Amino acid sequence: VPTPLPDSTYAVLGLVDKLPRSSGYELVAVARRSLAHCWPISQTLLYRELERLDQLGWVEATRVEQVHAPSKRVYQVSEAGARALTEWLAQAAPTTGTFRSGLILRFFFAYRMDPRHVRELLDGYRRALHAQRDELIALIHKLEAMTTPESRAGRMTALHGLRTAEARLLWADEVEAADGEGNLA
Amino acid sequence: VPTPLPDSTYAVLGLVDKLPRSSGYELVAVARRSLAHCWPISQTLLYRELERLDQLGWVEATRVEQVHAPSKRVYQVSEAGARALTEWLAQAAPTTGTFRSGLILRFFFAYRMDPRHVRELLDGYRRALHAQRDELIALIHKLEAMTTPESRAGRMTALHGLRTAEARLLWADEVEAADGEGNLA
DNA sequence: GTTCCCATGTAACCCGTTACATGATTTT
DNA sequence: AAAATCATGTAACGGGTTACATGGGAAC
Repeated sequence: VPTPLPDSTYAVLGLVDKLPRSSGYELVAVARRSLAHCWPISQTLLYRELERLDQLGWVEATRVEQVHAPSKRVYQVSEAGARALTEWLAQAAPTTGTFRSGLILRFFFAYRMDPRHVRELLDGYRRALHAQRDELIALIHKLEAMTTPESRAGRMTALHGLRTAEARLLWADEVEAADGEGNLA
Repeated sequence: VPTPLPDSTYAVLGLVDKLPRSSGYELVAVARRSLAHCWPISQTLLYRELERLDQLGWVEATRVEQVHAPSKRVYQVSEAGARALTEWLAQAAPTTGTFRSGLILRFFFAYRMDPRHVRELLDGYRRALHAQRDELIALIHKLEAMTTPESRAGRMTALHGLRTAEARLLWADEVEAADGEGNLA
């Protein structure tokens, strides 16, 4: 049996499906904005997957010349690509995701840290969560304006990220409250 | 400058610090139980990092013979290791973690799926979150019994995972409610 | 006239994963 | 007799990352 393709391949395939006739550059921007919260993809990887999709015949590339910008290549899924996408979506999905946070990892060893530094970590985390939350709220509002099924699906996943960020902000408060009672330091 | 070591190295170093005179096998179990929620480490990787720590002189290994089980090697951090750990902890931590969920990724393309399958995905997710939540609750209860600073730090990170799982369970309800109103299908 | 936006890549690395191997002892 | 626990590894792979290169047009 051939080794199955990584999910990132299908992620990009799906992106092309959602935003036909987009360039790699545009897809990178969209991925950063809307997909990064459940499946981050770096610029390099996205371009690599686009090439793979092209070689698989799952997308078709078209060169587009531009006047006040460099020429670009835009993509759209082929029939074979559409089949591959729906087939992949029909399969059972892994229920377990992976989460890696260098910050929480360090928190795990907080007992070896200067209490002031613990506060700093917590503050930094809170700031990052705030920014993330604001981004997601803006995204959700933007998606609420549209009423297509595509935008609704995107809104639900964005909401997943938002609820997560909100819960973690509350967690930060919780920890700081416990800290205030002297239960941490 | 030498390339900095990956955080996983310090994660294992910290584990050895937290649980001195443990074998690799025991550390794997602990990592699965308590560290996996913020920094998953596979068995192979943990053993590899233990060897690296040994070569760095950051831990010292001791052979321990056993009667009713194979002999094992137990580890404890050296002075150099302790220095490295505190130094690492004193540095600024990255505020951004990475989250990858194949399930939520597929959800992003829900508009291309059979609505029944969407429900199945959601149910599977809910079950997985339930299991995770129960595990974390049990872990937190166990850690609450102890009152050491180490256990408190562990409890806070476990709480982080718990709050996250709870929020996502609520999200699943939210999505299903929207679905019931015909806003998704 | 420097800096930002468009647009697409190359090169190299290595972390982390999965699958498998081994073998003694203890429990079912 | 089979399965689970203890205990430590090897082998191979590739996915994802960071850093860097390039170059024209537009904006300030």
